Amino acid sequence: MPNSPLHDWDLAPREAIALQKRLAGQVEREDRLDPVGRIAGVDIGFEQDGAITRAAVVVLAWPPGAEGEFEPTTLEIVEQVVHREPTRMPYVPGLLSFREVPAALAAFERLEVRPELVMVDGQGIAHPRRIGVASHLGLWLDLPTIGVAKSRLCGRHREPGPARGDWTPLVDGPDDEVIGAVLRSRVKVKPIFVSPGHRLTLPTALDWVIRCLGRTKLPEPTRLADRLASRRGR
DNA sequence: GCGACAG
DNA sequence: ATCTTGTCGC
Repeated sequence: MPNSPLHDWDLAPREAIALQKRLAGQVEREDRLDPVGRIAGVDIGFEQDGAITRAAVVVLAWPPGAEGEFEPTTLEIVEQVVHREPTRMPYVPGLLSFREVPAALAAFERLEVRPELVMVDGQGIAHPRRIGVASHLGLWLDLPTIGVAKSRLCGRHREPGPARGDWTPLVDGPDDEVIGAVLRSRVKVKPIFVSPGHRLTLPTALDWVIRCLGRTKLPEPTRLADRLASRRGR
């Protein structure tokens, strides 16, 4: 226990926040990605009243076999991993990464292939201290990451247009800093919140999310990881 | 003091 | 996040 390699994740809120402030300065907001051949989706689910954490990672091949507008129908699954472990931290708004990243890292360690891009279920820099779970994970994996959340954590925004692909900027702070985008990924459905995680800009993040949209609200990477982590998927 | 609050 | 039946629509 005292020698657990992930011991440094078990922090009191006080220390966790201090760590986030230090790490936030290491999050890269410029594009720095290698040619994309594989895209991974990550999500965490729970079992037994939250006692067990399930981390799921799904790796898809890019480009898809038959790419159509908003329909990458042939995004082939290259590999998928599910890792289970005891839950170590409770959910605290703003400190989600300390609860989910350890399990996600363990799942990645079991992966045989390495993706060039990762989509995470949660916020990237659209976070009070600009380091949401997607940014934190990207920092640890040293990979470009994108935050794809189903709801807002912080920031202000106007309602995006009704058409698929319409989006409005998510801004925060007294200076209206742009921290993400509110994207209408499907007609007549609540928009999703896209934000850069690590090593890429908002335009690039939006571009990839839109390119990975199928007929559902969530882009294929996180949609498939969602299924796996939630137990549903086959 | 009063809301808001990823998963 | 998770607990859950039916129901509307392509």
